[in-house]
Amino acid sequence: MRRSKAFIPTTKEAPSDAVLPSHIFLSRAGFITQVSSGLYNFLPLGKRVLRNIETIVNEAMASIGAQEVELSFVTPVELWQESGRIDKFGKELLRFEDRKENRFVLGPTHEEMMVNVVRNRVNSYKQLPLHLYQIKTKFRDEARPRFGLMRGREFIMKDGYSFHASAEDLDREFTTVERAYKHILERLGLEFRIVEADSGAIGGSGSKELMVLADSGEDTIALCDRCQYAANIEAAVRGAKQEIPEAPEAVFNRFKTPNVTTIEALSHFFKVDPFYLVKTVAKRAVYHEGSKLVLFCLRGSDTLQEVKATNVLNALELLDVSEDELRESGLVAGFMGPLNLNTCKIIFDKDLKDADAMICGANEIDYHYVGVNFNALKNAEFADIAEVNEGDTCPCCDGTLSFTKGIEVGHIFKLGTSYSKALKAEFLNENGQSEPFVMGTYGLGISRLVAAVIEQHHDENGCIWTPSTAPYLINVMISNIKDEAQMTFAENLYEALRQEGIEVMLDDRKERFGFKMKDAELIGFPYTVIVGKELINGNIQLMERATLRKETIAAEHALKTIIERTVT
RNA sequence: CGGGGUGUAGCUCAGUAUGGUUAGAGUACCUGGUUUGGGACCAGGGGGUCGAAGGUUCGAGUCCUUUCACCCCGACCA
Repeated sequence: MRRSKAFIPTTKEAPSDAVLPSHIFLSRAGFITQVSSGLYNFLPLGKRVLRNIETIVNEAMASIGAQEVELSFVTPVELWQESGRIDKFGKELLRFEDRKENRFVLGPTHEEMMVNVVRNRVNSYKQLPLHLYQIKTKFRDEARPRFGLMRGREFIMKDGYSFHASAEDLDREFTTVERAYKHILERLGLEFRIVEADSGAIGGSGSKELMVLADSGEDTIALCDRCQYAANIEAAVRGAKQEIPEAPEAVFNRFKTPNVTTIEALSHFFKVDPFYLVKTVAKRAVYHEGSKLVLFCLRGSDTLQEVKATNVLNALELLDVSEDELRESGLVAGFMGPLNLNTCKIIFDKDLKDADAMICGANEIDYHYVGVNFNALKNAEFADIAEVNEGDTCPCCDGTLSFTKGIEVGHIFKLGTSYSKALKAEFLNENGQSEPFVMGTYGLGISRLVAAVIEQHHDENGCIWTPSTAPYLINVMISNIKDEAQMTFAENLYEALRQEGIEVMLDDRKERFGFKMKDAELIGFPYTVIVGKELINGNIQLMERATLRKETIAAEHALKTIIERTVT
């Protein structure tokens, strides 16, 4: 492509609302333009990057025998009613009617549609397993789209769905897909981790997320420094604490604690490690049928992990509770505790089982109990509701957990039979009996990957594309187009590289050296060949974008040397 | 959905407090000239219903009312 004819509207200044490097540079370098909140156009360069990623994904899917389809973007609302997800998705579903007043939603994901395609067409265990996927625009009317391509309302996702006759076969496919996804991210040149993820209230026997490591990531992941354990903080668990602080004196007593309402203040007041304090958190658990107040008790050194807590209750969500609401339930903010209370449900963190010498609120202004243990409590419910802390012990070995930030670019999920049951999608097994399909679902955010590559690969000058994602591998830059020798040499080199099947851009614009270099760095071609004043001495230069290093190479061996340096 | 902010040229923004020349700058774009190794310079030029609607006024980018959009923090996010 000739730069003089290419539609690449680069700008010196970023849109004022762009915050993340990927948003700033993809906008400035002319890859994308914003249409509306969470809606973006892909311009030629952006489209080429998308295509590169899609090609890699398609190859990986083909290698594991998944077949590509393309399902309708517009989906009948009935399917969503049938699966029950119309409520779960709520306002994220963009709903509308056609001229005949039939109701539709724009597909936010395609489990329902895919089950609908397969049911009644696949009837026998002999036709299983089956793995179908597509790469397609999705629409979710996010409450707050942000960060450019990172969290759009309209986005491009690769979504795959597998159908099996048994859970064992699903396990096999799940592992196969995990390996294929790993291969995809490696080819894209990304540093990532595959982590244990929250499986949510949807059930199923497990899910994993693919996290591209980047400081701007919205997810926190816990990593072990010894073994391979890695988990989203929503799902992370930990081993037993190794160094237990010294316990306070443990005689049960009611103690006056005037105005001492926080863990920090209590710790100071009693000169006791927060490990021996009970943190009591009140939440309103919301269900389809209504809501109720729930108290969560944890060690003062821990915090409530709301996703875990929601799952324990099988609730839709947890809401904060106002002090007025607490008072109505006989609770006193700052002095809440699990003893002598029968107005609401209480969940204890599992670490409080057998805990002794604890201090907790007395449900009475200015009083706490000391020397408490909960073994005597009848019907006390224990569950894992605490968020792991940095420095906690790994659940798999003696290692220590540390945190890092990640961008969730993929989520693979063992669905089991929840959808096939809801949508009555069944096959006949070897004994001629009907069974629901055992399903898996595998998502990969294609447009989010575009942003993730830049989040991980950029500098203050702009994008640094990895070779497999770059819109063009090589940029041949003519320093001065009025110099005929430069012009002729560059034209010939451009043609020769094209003949070699290399994606190459020829910067033949009537601009000065500095302007074209800045532009090339902003766009982020992995390599720029500089045809300039050195040509008179028989030399040209090859600049590597990642390092900005320039290597002088002999013009007469230009093609051969460039191919050696750039094509791996 | 709660809290805050912003809408003026393709882009980044002045101007609005205290209403009053023909609404500005930089950048980008067009023409001509000079320049050619790190976002050059000179001269000329095109480009605006000042987010929208209504109101107050002799006069509104500026004041009032309504409304829409976008952004940020939070809630939410299979």
